Amino acid sequence: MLCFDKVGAGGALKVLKRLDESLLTGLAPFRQMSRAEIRAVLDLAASRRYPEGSTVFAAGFPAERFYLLLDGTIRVLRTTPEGEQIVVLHIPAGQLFGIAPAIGATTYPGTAVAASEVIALSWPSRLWSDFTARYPGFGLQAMRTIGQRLGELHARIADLATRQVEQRVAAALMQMAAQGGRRTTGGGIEIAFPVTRQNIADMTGSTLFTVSRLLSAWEQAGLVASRRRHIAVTDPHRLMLVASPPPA
Amino acid sequence: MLCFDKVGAGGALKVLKRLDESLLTGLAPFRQMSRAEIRAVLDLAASRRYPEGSTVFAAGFPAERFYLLLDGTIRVLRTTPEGEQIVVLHIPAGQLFGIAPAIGATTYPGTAVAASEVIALSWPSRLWSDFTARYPGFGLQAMRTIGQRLGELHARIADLATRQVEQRVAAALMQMAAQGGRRTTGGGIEIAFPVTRQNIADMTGSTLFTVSRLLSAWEQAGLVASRRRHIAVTDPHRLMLVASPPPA
DNA sequence: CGGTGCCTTGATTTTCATCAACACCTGTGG
DNA sequence: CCACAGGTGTTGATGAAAATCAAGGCACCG
Repeated sequence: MLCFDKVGAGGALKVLKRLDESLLTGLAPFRQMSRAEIRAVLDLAASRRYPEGSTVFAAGFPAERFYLLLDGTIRVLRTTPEGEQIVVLHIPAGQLFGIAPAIGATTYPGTAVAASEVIALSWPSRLWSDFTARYPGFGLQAMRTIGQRLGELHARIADLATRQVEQRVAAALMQMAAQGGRRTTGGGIEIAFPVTRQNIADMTGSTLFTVSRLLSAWEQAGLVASRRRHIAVTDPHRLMLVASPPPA
Repeated sequence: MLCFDKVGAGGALKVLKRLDESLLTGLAPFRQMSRAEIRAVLDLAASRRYPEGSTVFAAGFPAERFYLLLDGTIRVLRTTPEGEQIVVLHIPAGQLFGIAPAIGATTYPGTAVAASEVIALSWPSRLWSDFTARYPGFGLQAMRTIGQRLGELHARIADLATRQVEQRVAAALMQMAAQGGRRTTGGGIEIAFPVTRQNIADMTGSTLFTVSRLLSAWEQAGLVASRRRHIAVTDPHRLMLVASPPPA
C-alpha cells in the first residue's frame, strides 16, 4: 500500500494536501524528470479514489483525461455488439492508462473498471502534447507501454486461436499472479485483486462452469487454493506446465 | 496497379530511376508534406519488390528498417512457442508497417510475408526520429495507424472469445473483402490477394476442414464463389448477417 | 435470518477438431 | 505430350472438448 491521504468515498475531489513528489519518482514515465518537473506535473494532476467495481471511463466516451494508476488494478473491458463483455487486459499499478491521446483517438477504445480499490492521478488530454514535447522520456515510455500492450494482445490472440480452454485458464492465472501477485508463505503467489470465476471466463472466452471445474480439479491436485473471490497459485511451476506443456 | 518500374526479380536492388513524388502524395502519412519534402524522403528510400510468399522481415530480428507498402498486401504472422502460426492481421497498400521504432522496440514483434506480389519502400530505423521530428504529420499518422491496429486486435480478441467458428470465418471474409477488395459485376467483392482455406483457418483459429465445409455450404447458398486460392463474396449483405446475426 | 451473489456438480447436447481417403489443378521434367 | 509430384480442396465418419441446462449449497451483508 502506498502512503496516501484517502479522499471522501465516491467524490470527484482533488486531495487537499499537496501530493508528494516521491509518488512518481520511481515510475518509468517520470524517471528522467527532475524533482521540480515532477512537482510541476503533480500540481496539474487530479487525484481520485475509485471503489472496487466502479467505472473510471467508458468505451466510446470522449477521452477528456489520461490517467496514471497509483495503486490497485484496472481491468479493461470491451463489450461486443451482442452485449457480451470480455476482459481485454489488466493494468498493474505504476502504469499509464486511458492514453487515447497518444494514438490520436478522441474517444476511449475500451472501458476501464477498478478491479480492486484504486487510486489514480489524471490530467486533461490537452496536456498530453505539452507533456510529450517538454519531457522526452515521458512520450517514449508511453510508446513503450503501447508497444508492450500490442505484444500482449498478439499473444492473447495466439492463445485464443491455438490453445484449449484448460491451457488458457492456467495461462491467465499465471499472468495475473505474475503481474499483481503477493508472495505467500511456501512459495505460492496470491493474486492481489478479487477475481470471480466469471471474470476468468470473460478473460479466456470460456464459461463460469468450465472455469469452476478446472479450479476444483487444480485445488484437488494442490496447484491452487481459492477462497471466495480470491485465488492463490500454490504451485506455480506445475501450473506453468499446464499452461504450456513441454513440446516433447 | 500503380505505375512503377519493376526491378529484377528477387534482387535487393534499389530502382535505378528516381521514384516519382506522386507515389506518396495521396498517402496519409505524407499528406501534409510539401513536394520538396516528399522528394527528400523519397531520396532516402529503398524500393523493392517481394514475390508472393516471401518474407519481408521475421519476428525477433533486429528492426533495421521500417516500411511503406506501395502495392499488394502484407500478412502479419506470429508463431507460437509450439510452432503453430496464426495470422494476426492484414495490411493494405498505402500503410506503414514494420514500425517497431515507433513503439521503442528494437526487434520486430511479428513476421511480415507478402500475401501477394508486393512493392514496398523502406528506410533505416535511425531515420524514424528524424522523420517524426521534422514532419509532425508523419508521427501523428503513424500513431493513428497503431491506434487503429490496437482497435482491430481488440476486436479480433472479442471475436475469438465470444463467437463461433462460422461467425468468425464469415467476419474474416468480410474484413478481407472490405480491406483489399475489388468490386465485381453484380455487387460482389473479390478478395484481391490469394487466400487458401489454411490461411483462413490460421486467421480464425480453426481448421482447414471446417473452413472448407463452410465455404462449400456458402457457395451452395450463393453467398460466395471460389476458385483455387481466390474467393469472391457474391452476397455481402447476407454474409454479414452470418458474421453478426441480428440480436433479435 | 432472509436474500443476493458466488460457487459447485451432474447430465445432456452441440460444436468442431481429428483422421482417413480421395479428387483436382498447375507446373515440371522427361 | 504425357506422367507425375506437390500443393490445394472436398467429404464422410468419429470422438473429444466444452457449452448449455438444471439444481442446489455456501458465504457474506444488510
